Amino acid sequence: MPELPEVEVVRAGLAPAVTGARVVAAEVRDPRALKRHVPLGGDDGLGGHGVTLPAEAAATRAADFERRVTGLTLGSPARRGKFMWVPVAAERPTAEPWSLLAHLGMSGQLLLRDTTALDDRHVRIRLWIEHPTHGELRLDFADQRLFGSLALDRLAPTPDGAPGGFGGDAEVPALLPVQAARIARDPLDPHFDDAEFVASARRRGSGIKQLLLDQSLVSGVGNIYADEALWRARMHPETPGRRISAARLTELLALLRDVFAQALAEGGTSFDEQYVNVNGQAGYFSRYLHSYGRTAEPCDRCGTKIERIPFAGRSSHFCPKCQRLR
DNA sequence: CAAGCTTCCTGCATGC
DNA sequence: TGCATGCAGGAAGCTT
Repeated sequence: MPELPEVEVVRAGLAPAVTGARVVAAEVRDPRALKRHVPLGGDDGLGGHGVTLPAEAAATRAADFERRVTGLTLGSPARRGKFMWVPVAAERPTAEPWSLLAHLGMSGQLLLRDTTALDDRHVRIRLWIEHPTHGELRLDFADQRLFGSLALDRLAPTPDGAPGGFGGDAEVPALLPVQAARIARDPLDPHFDDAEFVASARRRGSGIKQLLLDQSLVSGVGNIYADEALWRARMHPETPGRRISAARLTELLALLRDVFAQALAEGGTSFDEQYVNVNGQAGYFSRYLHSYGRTAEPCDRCGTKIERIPFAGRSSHFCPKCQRLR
């Protein structure tokens, strides 16, 4: 399940291969992988997410994407939370800036393959790219469960004038894909505002787990890293935000950064083989999980059995002794 | 504005 | 064996 560390591994893996490359051809095999793509000439009236596409609209969307992505020259990939995008070179200096946007959902993969490689499973969209030094490559978007998607999306200026997101060594302009406008900065972003997160969280009555998953407060956190950060902070997932001190929330952010950094160093978490890097390889952080997916196993701190409680149609995992609700 | 629910989707595990 | 059911997840877009 790609969360911030997994998306960052993919972004970094993509960078050397796509920066400066030109898209020479495109094939949309399944238009459902274009959920976030809005065809030019206005909205097709169908919105994106949560709408089953009638066949005609799906075909229009696929054709529009294939036509417009072909010939584009790609820039340096950037990321904010779980959203990732590659700016595309403008045809005219005055033209509006656009990007190729990717969200991996929960099973999306971006795979760099040799042009002669056999198909991976669930390839939904294929781009053939030509790089000045690496030659011709395939960039395949594979996605079993179709919660992810690619799109061409306009870039808009960031309200704070700071870079749109993280781009490794490359400088990221102060632009953000329109679809990521409501996504907060992530904790690894130097422009993330700890005080603003703390203040927002303390205004809310929802449980801290819920708040960590709210991408408008802090981005990049999913079910795995929310549970892991809360385990480290010894915080019960249902503790209301407004009952947590500013100091404890600041501490939680620091621990979240620690978990992210360690996961990144291990190449991410490949919990059920859904996540792989651009070469199809799994990450190793699942070995170091303390709470997520460890129901009934002993807590690494105190030996008490980890509990699983239902939460918003999924699960929270925590140690009932270390993480008390008071 | 906040909070809760539903929707999109497939593959695997479980139960009868 | 074969079928039905449940579950996993992110984020948008509803309603309350």
